[in-house]
Amino acid sequence: MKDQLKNSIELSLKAAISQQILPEIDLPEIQIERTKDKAHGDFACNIAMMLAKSAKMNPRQIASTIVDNLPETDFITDVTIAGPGFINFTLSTDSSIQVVKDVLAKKAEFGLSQVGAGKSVQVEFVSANPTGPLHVGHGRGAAYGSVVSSLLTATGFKVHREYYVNDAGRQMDILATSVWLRYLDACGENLTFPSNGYKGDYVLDIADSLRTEHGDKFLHSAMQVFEGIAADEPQGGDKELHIDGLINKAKSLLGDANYRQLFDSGLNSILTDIRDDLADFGSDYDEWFSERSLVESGAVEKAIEHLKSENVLYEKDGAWWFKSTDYGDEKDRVVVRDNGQTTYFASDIAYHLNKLQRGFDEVIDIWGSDHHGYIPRVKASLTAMKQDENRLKVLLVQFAVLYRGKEKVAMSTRSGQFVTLRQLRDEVGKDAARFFYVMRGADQHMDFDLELAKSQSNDNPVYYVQYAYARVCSVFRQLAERGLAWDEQQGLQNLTKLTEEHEQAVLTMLARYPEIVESAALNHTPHILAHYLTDLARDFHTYYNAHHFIIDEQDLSQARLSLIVAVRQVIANGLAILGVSTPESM
RNA sequence: GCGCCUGUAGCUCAGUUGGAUAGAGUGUCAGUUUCCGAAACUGAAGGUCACAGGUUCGAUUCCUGUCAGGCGCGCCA
Repeated sequence: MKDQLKNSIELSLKAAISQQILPEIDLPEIQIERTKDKAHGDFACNIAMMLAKSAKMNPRQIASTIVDNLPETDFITDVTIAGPGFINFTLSTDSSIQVVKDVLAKKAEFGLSQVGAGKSVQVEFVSANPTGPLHVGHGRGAAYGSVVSSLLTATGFKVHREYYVNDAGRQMDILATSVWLRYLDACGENLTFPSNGYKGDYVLDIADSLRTEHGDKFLHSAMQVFEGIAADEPQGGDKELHIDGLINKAKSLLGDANYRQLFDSGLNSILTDIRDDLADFGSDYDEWFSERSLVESGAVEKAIEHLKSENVLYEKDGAWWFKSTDYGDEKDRVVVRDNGQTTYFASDIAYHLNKLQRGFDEVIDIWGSDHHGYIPRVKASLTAMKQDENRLKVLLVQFAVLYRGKEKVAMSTRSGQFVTLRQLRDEVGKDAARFFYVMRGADQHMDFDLELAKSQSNDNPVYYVQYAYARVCSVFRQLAERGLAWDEQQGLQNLTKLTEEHEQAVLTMLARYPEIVESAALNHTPHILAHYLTDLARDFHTYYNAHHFIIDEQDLSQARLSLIVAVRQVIANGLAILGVSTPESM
């Protein structure tokens, strides 16, 4: 519809110019927008005001010229000039009822578009370290990432959803060592757990099952384990040195094979938990990409060689540095430490190179906003390796600050004090949690009050939308009880009878859906879809309260039933993208 | 100190990429069921769009500065 209007205006302008009513000027992109106020018609165009300067004419005069030269169409009933020079269009009822026919014909396909057809995009999201269960902070990224992916799919992109598993590196060694120490404790060894270890209950569970499965296989005396280990922080020492000492001791006492087995038992246990958790939350993946596989395949080493060959690495203080300052970063970054170990950054360079080499047209990373300082160095590394950094887009998700009533909930994975995503789902449900997360713009700081989410979950907007869906279902149950049926053909033939103000409002709202999906997808803004659905539900509820659908006058009744079927369909389509269910009764 | 994000109704947030009289939810107050589900609807009240300049036909939106909050500035991940 917008395109048709745009086309008409363009024709009009060209006609006016060729008749020399308007001077020869460059035409800017013509903008058509939906009006906020019904009094201004359905669509408005501001082109006259945009041209005022270059044409050196009064905008209202330009507008009237445009209106005079507008080609004849059958979808517009009224064109007016208003305010400083807006051109307002009012659609004919014939064109406004068309949307019902479209929705009923296309069903679940209604609202899909092809703007992304032929383009592939990879979306990486959550990618939390497998050192513990997901907490509510990860939930926002999980909801956001999966909805962005669904939106892109809905607009024709070929989407690849991926989770990057940080199964290499020091944090994982700390986890393995934590599991080992809990295991030793369970075996009866008397020891003090390191202050820097992972203290969550899930570590105890892993240790227990390890003991049930393997008995004393990994047992060493506490005295042997702690011999020669630097003091921990509470004892006046350094907690990092302490834990590193314990990691090395674990590796040397257990040997490669046993250490790897212990390491993997912790990794697999937690990773399985994360996979199940995300699946239950409705965030699905096409691939779980292992960092360790990059290290073991030599990809990390190769990426470093690549950078060396580009002459952007140098050696200083025994470490290898990447000259990221040459590409706008604040400081140079270490890729190989003086102890020979590669850094997390080195893996990430290899990973992002790998992503681009897999041939995606676009690669999207969804990160917590605390990682924003990391963007310049990753992009720098890609540029240094002669890749197009613009193929990588990083979307940041702000933190959700958790409250219990008025009190802020302090969270730390290490200390084991956090509210898990699973607990959140148990408390408020998957649907409410997803909708709540996605209702706000990702770059918006968000307050998540658990008390409110729990105690007043009926006030959650998700129920408002779902209720609209259930209400339509209920109308049809009522229809059947009265021995009546919906006649789609009769309904479609009588759509012109939908002349009530509330009906026009619903029709207009339905027609907006495809624009909303496209805009939400291209701008990566799921929240506008969530807001749209509550708006649509509101228009429906208002309509429901004002008029009856099951009435004696058959033609009108069937037309109304057709309209609310269309509403139900669009709500279903929208909620499907959000990953929220559509209960037929609630 | 430097960088990124944010500042809109009592509270939580929208605001169609610069448009017309700044909007919802929630909370407060006042109403609506012999009628398809009241998890709904109607109405009232509530605003110096943090503050000060600038850009232009027009600014909540773009630019600069100030103030306030969040995050980041490791040979951690």
